[in-house]
Amino acid sequence: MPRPSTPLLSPDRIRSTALAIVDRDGLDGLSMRKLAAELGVQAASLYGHVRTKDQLLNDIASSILSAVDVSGFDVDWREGLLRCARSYRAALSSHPNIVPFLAYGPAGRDESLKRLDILHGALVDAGWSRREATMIVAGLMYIVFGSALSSFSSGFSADPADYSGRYPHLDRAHLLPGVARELDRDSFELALAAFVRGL
Amino acid sequence: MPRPSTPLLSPDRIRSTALAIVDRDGLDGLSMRKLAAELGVQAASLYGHVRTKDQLLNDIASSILSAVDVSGFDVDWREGLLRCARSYRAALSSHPNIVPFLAYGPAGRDESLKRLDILHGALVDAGWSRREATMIVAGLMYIVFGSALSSFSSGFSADPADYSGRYPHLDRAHLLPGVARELDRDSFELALAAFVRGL
DNA sequence: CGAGAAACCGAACAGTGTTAGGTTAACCCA
DNA sequence: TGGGTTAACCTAACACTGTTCGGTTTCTCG
Repeated sequence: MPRPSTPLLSPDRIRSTALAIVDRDGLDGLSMRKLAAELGVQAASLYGHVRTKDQLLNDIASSILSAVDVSGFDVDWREGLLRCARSYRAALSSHPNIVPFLAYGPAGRDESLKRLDILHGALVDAGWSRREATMIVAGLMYIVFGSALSSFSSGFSADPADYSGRYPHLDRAHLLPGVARELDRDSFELALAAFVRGL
Repeated sequence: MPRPSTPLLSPDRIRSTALAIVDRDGLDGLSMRKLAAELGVQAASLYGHVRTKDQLLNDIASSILSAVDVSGFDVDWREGLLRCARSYRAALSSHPNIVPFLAYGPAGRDESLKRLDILHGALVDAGWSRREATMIVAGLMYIVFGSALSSFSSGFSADPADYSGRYPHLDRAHLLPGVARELDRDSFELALAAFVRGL
C-alpha cells in the first residue's frame, strides 16, 4: 500500500501515539513494531518521520518538559522556586512511565536547559553568586527528579503483605495504594518546603 | 567443554564481572552473551547460576546498597540523617551506571528496605510521628537518588561548547568536567544541609 | 562401582532497533 | 496535459537481545 492519498503518519501523530503507549504499557512496552501497528503501518515506515527511537523519546520528553512554568520570580525568588518545582513535578508525574528514560541522561534537553537557565538568572538577580545559584538549581532538580521517579512510596505498594513482619517500623498503614499518591505529594511538599526554608 | 573439573562460574564471579561491565560500558553495555564471553563461557551456561538478567541486576544493586551505613542515630537524629544520606550517595555514585536501573523500581529491595526501616524507627524514637517520619525518609531519598542520577552537572559536560550562546546564565565556567564532580558533591551537600536544617 | 546430579554447550525461538531496495502515488514544472 | 522527481509506504533482511530445550561429559555420593 504505497504512498496513500492522505499521509497516515506525521511526527505529531507518532509522538502522541508513542506517549500513549508508554503511559499505558510502560517504557518497555513501547516497541517500534507495536507503535507502527497501532498507527496502522509497518515499522520501517516510521523511519521516514523519526530518526531513531531514542530521538523519538527525547522529543516526547522535551514536549512534556515544555509545560514547566518558570514565571513567578517577579514576586520573590522563594516563591519562584516553589512554583517552578511544583510545575516541574506536575509535568513529570503526569507521565510517570517516561521518567526512567530521563534518568539515562543527558539532561541536555533544550526545553529543560532553557528553563533552568532562566531559573539560574533569576537567582543571580536575587543576590546569589553564580556558583550558589547553580547548586540551588541542582538541589531543586534533585528533589523534583527524586520524587518523580517515585520509586519510594509507590514502590512499596506492590506487595504490601509481607512488610509487617520484616520491617517493624515501616508498617503498611500509610503505604496502601490509596494513600500512596497523597503521601508522595506530601513528601515532596515537605522536602521542598524544608529545602527552600533551609537556604 | 562439558563439566570442567573446577567450575568456571559462581554467582559471585558472575555478579562482579557483570558489575565491572556495567561500570565500564554502561547499563546498555551489559548483555548476557558479552558477560558470558568475558567469563570464558557460553551465554546459556549463566542460567544455571542466575535466574534472569533482571534478577542479576537486582542482586548487584542489593550488594551495592548493603554498604549503606545507618549507624549514627545514637548521637542525634540530624547527624544520623546526614551520615546515612552521605553513605547512601557514596554507595550509588561509586557505580553510577547502575542508577538508571534503580529508577525502574521497585524500591522493594530488601537491603534498601531494611535500612529505611531502621531510619524510620530512629526518627519515630526522636519524636516524629510515623507519617512525618515516612515523609522525611522519602525526602531524603529524593535528594540521594536525584543527586545520584546526577543527570545534572555531569549531564552538561557532554558538549559544553554551545552553551554560552543559547543559555546566557548557565555559562560553562563551573561546568567543566574537572569541576563537575566537585560541583555535584557540593550541590548535594547544600541540598542535604538545607533540607535537614529546614525540618 | 553405579546412579544421579551438576556444569557446560549448540541450536533455536521470539523479540528488538534499524537499513536497503522496491513500488506506487502525489506533486511540480514545462 | 505529460513526464520526471520525490515522498510515503512496503517487504525482507541483518545483527542483536533474553531465554529455553536437549544433549554430553564429569564430578560426587551412596
